[in-house]
Amino acid sequence: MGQPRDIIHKLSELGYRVTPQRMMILSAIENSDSHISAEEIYAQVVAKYPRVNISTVYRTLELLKRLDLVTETDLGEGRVRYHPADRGHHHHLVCQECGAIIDLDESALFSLRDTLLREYKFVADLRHLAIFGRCINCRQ
Amino acid sequence: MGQPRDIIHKLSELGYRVTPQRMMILSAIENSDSHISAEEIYAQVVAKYPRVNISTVYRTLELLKRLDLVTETDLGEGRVRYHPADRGHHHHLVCQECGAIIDLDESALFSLRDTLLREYKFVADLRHLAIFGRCINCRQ
DNA sequence: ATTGCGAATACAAACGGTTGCAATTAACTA
DNA sequence: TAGTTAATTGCAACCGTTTGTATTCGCAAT
Repeated sequence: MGQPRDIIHKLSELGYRVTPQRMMILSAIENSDSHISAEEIYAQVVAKYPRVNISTVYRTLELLKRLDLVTETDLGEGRVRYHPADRGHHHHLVCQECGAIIDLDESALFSLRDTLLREYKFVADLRHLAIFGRCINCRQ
Repeated sequence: MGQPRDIIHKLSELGYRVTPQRMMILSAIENSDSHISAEEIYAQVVAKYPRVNISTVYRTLELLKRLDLVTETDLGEGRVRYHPADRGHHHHLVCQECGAIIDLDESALFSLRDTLLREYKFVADLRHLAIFGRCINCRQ
């Protein structure tokens, strides 16, 4: 995602407005050192700018997703998490027994992606996949 | 999922109660010829038994999932869909452009499952996967 | 048939997230 | 610098789903 500075530049370049809300949401995601939820972003932003609304957070996240600046991951917690897209695409193995989350390099899905392309002519978007199951500690 | 009769038997065998709500929810899923949503199940049940509540539908679906009698699929419509588990495990390729849904045989994911097991000792539960992307008609 | 008990229910409120719309405002023009 | 206008926002209502809780009810024992 680079520096917030770059992103702000990119936004206005593409004709999007640079609003204080967007800047604060951007820096909340940037400053998070792991995956952050919309609610957490909102809490951080509202502390400095109380009039902001949660729907603005969701709409901004929607925009940033569309521009490939953030990646969304559903880890099955009943809430989705976000992180800067340039921190690398990785996937998650989520243990349904103990809740452990194991990072999975995106290369693990390269052959699946190729198969889908070859056999189904389908361009799979595998940037934010969570696979559920049982980890080594939870199966006997 | 077999006959509703069998399932009802299985439920009471396992110590679960056989209630009219559960029977009606079961037959709604059974009679659907494709994937059915909780809302659609509810609509069908409420027509014959107006006092039933939507939360009962969700809790029953939760139970049936746990007992491996129904499978849940999230096709990204903002609502989850259900179908009898014994109708076969297949996956879906969902086109984010035109909304097309392409069925994908579960065998397409066998090699991924093996890789995860071998390299991560992770038993992946790949029964209800939706993969998003672009179909052949929507990419140039 | 009646009782007792715990499982299942209806109901209401809450959850995370989305949407329609009127008011605000960033960024262009003059 | 002020004026214009379409993008963006706040707000409120809504969506599908989940959860807490008091009440109901299936079912085994009497």
